[in-house]
Formats: sequence, C-alpha cells, structure tokens
Amino acid sequence: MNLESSPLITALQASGHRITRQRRVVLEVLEESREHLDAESLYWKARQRAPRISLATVYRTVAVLKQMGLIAEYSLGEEHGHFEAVPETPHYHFTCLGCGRVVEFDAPQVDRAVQELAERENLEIRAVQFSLTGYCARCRAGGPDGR
Amino acid sequence: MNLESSPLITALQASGHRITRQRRVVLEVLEESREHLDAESLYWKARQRAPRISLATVYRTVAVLKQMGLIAEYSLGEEHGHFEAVPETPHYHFTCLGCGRVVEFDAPQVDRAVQELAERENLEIRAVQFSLTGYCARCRAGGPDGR
DNA sequence: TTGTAAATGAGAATCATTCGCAAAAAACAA
DNA sequence: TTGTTTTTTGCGAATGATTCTCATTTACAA
Ligand SMILES: [Mn+2]
Ligand SMILES: [Mn+2]
Ligand SMILES: [Zn+2]
Ligand SMILES: [Zn+2]
Repeated sequence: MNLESSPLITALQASGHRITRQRRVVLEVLEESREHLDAESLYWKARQRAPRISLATVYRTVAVLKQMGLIAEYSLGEEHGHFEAVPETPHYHFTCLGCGRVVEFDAPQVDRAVQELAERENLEIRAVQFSLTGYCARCRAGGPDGR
Repeated sequence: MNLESSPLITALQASGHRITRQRRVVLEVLEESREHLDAESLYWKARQRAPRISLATVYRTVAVLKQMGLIAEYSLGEEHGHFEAVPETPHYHFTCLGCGRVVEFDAPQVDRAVQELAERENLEIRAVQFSLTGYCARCRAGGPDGR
C-alpha cells in the first residue's frame, strides 16, 4: 500500500508510469511558478532541485504530464511552447509584442462556440488553441519601452 | 506609368517592394490551391512555374505577402505553419488528427469576444490564433483509416 | 534482494526557419 | 537603351526547438 498520495502520484500510477524525482520536480516547478515557462527555463529551474536532469527529460516529462492532464502547453506567439500547471479556472492568453506581458482572460463565449461546433459537425475536440497577440494598454500609450 | 495592375502589384508598389516573378508565382499558387499549403509544398508547386526558386525565397516571400495582408498563416496542429490566400470570408480551422482533414468554420461569437476584450482591456489586437484539433465525424465512426 | 521493464543523461540527429553573401534582377536616371 | 543603384534571389551554412539513440541507472513487483 502506498503512503504517498498526491494528484501527481495518483495520475502516474493510474497511467502506469513510474514515479521519479524528475517528474515530481518538473511539476513542482510549474506549480510554483506564476509565469508560463518554456522548456529551457523549466530546465534551469528544475536543475536546482534535480541537478542532473537533462533537457531531453524535461521534454519527455512535460509530454507525459500534459497527456495526464496535469499541465497545459500554450503557443504564445513565440516559436516555442510554454507550460503551466492546469489552472482551476481555464483561461486564454494575450501576449504583448512590445513588452512580452501576458494577459490572461476567460472567454465562455469561445468555449460555447467550440461546443456548438463540435455538436453540429459531430467532432470530438481534443485541443483548443486560442491566443492573441498585439500591444497592451501600457505599450500603446508609449509605455516602458516605447513601441 | 504602369500598365499592370493587380492587387499584388498594387500592394507591392504601395509598400515599396519590387515586383518579381517569385512573388507572383507564390501568390498564384496559393490562390489556386484549395488546400492550406506549408512552405515545403508551396516550394514544390512554385518550382513548376519558377524552376529556380529557392525555399529561402518562399519563406521570404510568404513573409512579405503576409505583412501586406494578402495571405494568412495558420497553425494547424502540425509543427510548421500553413498558408492560404486571405479568403473573402474569414474563418477558423479544425484539423482531424485521424485523417488530416481540415474543416473550416466561422465563429462570429469568437470575433465578438475578441473585440470586447480588446476594448475592455484597451488592447490592440494584431493576431488571433484560434484552431481546433480532434477527430472528425468520419474518423469517429471508425472511418477511412480507422483511429 | 533480484530481475526486468521503464526512465534518464548526453549527445547526435532532425525539422523548420533564418542568415550571409556573392550573383542576378528590378527600378531609376541619363 | 545604357549604366547605376538598390533589392532580391539562390545556395549553403547556421540556428533553435524538439526528438531520438543508446548505454547506464532506477523503479518496483515478485
Ligand atoms: Mn496562463
Ligand atoms: Mn482555410
Ligand atoms: Zn506591452
Ligand atoms: Zn478524420
């Protein structure tokens, strides 16, 4: 019988995956981070707790955590993905091309539109990618770094 | 004075770009194609009309055509972009993970949501990325290639 | 404990996209 | 036309992100 029992442990066991330090650490870092981390930053942060972890393992790990539904990957205008622990309330992102700031927002109308489409066309939606880019209020005003 | 005058010519001149065979050809291929082409396919199709065109030029060209608003680039679940001549009626895409089919649809509710957000948060939206992936009706039924 | 399958680290490989630079083509003026 | 100037192009090398290979280590069930 198992003395440990966290969402991670549970999910890993349920999916027949092994519980490794690397997997714990990657998820922890993501849960404690208030920002959206890309693989590289995730790698450096994870290193502090699992000094020998490799970048390849970070990629392998985010893949399984994602597939288990514990983390989400977003495409935020950059050429690489960003990760975040799956939040209580789902949301979408706007990324400022000027300062890089990310504004999170929810959009039930979008969720509804997706569901309607799925029903009407008989589709099984597996992933919704919705993100915006542009200039934030501050940058529009000639903000911190001008535009 | 110029005898030629197409949207492309006009746009190129307006933006101070030169009119080259490569630019004509890339746009033509895109306009005549009913599918969303990625850089590589675009390259091979363009080669038939401009045999010495290079892949680098295809990339450079889609960049300017995009910036001129003549074509659009989409992220359809794959790791590379897809291009399409900007359509009369804007639309979004659903890509089937089983058969690759792309279903196009419009979603005024989404457009509205974006506009509301922009106003409320005072954002200047430059690009909206909205695309879905999953399984199409045919594939769900155990379609053409099973799932 | 031990045996076995799964996971990891390190580096090579792959893919998409971008760069650098010399040669070719467009725009312009004469 | 012709020559001059400036942009584009082609080609191959470079880059950045992600995946793969494979020998070694680890998890964990028996
Ligand atoms: Mn977020
Ligand atoms: Mn389309
Ligand atoms: Zn900003
Ligand atoms: Zn399908």
